[in-house]
Amino acid sequence: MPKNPRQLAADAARAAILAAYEQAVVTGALPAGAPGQFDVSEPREKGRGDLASNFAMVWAKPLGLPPHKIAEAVAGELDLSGTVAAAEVAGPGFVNLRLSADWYADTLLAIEQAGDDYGKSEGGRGRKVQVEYVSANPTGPMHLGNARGGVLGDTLSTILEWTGCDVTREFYLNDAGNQVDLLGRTMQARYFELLGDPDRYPMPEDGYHGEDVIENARRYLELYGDKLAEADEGARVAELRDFALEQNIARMKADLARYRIRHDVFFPESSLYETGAVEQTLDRLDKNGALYEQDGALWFAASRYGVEKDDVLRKSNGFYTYYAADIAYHHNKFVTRGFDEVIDIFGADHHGHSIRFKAGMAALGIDPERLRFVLIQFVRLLRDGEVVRMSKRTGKAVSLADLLDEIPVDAARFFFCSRQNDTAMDFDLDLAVKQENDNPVYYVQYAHARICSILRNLAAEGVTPRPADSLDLRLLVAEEERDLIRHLGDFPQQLILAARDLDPSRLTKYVSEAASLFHRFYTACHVRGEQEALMQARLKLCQLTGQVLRNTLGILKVTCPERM
RNA sequence: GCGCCUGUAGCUCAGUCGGAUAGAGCAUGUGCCUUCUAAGCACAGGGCCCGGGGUUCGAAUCCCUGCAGGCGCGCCA
Repeated sequence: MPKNPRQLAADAARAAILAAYEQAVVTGALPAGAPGQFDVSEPREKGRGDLASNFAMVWAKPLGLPPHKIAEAVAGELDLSGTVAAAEVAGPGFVNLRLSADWYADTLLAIEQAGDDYGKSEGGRGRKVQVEYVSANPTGPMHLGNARGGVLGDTLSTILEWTGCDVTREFYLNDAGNQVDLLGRTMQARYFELLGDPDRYPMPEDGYHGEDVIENARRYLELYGDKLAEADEGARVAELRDFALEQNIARMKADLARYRIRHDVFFPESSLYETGAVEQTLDRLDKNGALYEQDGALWFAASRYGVEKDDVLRKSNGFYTYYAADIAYHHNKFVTRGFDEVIDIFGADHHGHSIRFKAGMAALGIDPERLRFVLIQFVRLLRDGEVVRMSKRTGKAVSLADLLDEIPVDAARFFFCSRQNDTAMDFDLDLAVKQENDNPVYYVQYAHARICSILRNLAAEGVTPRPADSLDLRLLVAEEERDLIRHLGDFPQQLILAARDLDPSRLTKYVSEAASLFHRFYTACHVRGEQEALMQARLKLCQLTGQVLRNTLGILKVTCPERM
């Protein structure tokens, strides 16, 4: 199992503190009875040691002694021959600890040993997780919210894999229902428009006004001509609809690929009807007494499961609502396919769904806690200081493909992962081009390119990195070196936290900080020209920093240039 | 009206589930290339953490309450 240096340090510090306390009890310096609960964390500010603990303040009350006295007594008994090398009492009663040279050396050894796998952990082993993201309606081009959700879901899936989970990445394809029928009728209107007969089937009331529908109709005419002009309307609409869907889905897949967003499964909504899954799920709900009929419609008594209002599952015209299909879909996820946990990534405008879906699961006897949601706020697009509305209906939407024509994929992915999910984003297109040069992603990539450059230059002089265990890594004592190593040692823990919080933005923050610490090290410490032993140790630090940058950017699917 | 989210430097945002003198990037100002990439580094200025109560050794963080903004509340999806 790969090592987690940060965790090792914290555990060692905790054990040392507890042992020192036991000793202080034996000598009579402190009374027995201190609780085992206290923090060991990295001090917020530099210069206060490598780790800090608040145990003295936590114990002050139960032991009936001032924090300072407890801290002094414990610090005096600390074993400083292991992972902890120094301790001092500070502030209101914090004890600041310094890690030993061995810990720093061991951390680098652990990174080298794990290599491309450094950062992986096993806490999620055996957990079957499904992540659903994008799931855009195939009725038109995707918008920027889809791009954000897609990048987020894709990255989150990778993060979960790194913590050991068995992850399935899924796209729910809404290829049934009203929206899709409307697409077919819009296609029909455009079809006749292009044939020079616009009045025969005028644009439906809520039809799709986007250029893309006209494009699809034109494409159909080019391929198959006017053969549908005299066909039965039902058949015509169906054929045009299916053609448009096929075109749109192909384009969505191509756009997603450009963003390096990957899915394992495209799950068609229509299959839920074809296999009878919707009816079966409704039967199950009925058996559980969660349904009732009123005004000719079939209702789900959601209010019994914590939702304010009940919802219709089957309309009085006999058709199912989207909600019925969605409950069936989630039943399929949990029961038919046996996922332990399901994560849905939705736009914040769908947050009503999260409560309703959970109610549906509860009514089916599935623990709602197994269903988690990541709600992402809209990406607001600004051009010339004005908000550009993103609506498929208006036809003025800026699609995610358009964005890539202006912003490189690396920058877009990094940007979408750089904010917490539940904060709204403004994407200023005028600034975006300008931002290209001071975008944080270039800062990180530059650090990587610098490292490659050092390795290249020294290799040209015949100096190549040697295995870490053959080097004296204890020579790395400069503050810049140790800050960097400590941060490298924190990587596995950051991944665990990112997985826990479903928050990829931890990684963009982490890697930016790593780059910053490297740049500082680079400025303060030379590699080339130093004495052999120190040069080799620093070269190793450079190489392993590059390793961690590659691992992190690899998860984010951002490229690591060797030259810039 | 009800529900969810947000309010921290001029701007964009962090703040490790309650800790020490509230941080970073951009922007502004000043320094640093005669040895590894200046797409970099260092220093400086800049704050009523939206307002008001409460909880405790200790609050940007937790609770209550106002205010402001975003989103949602269809037999649409």
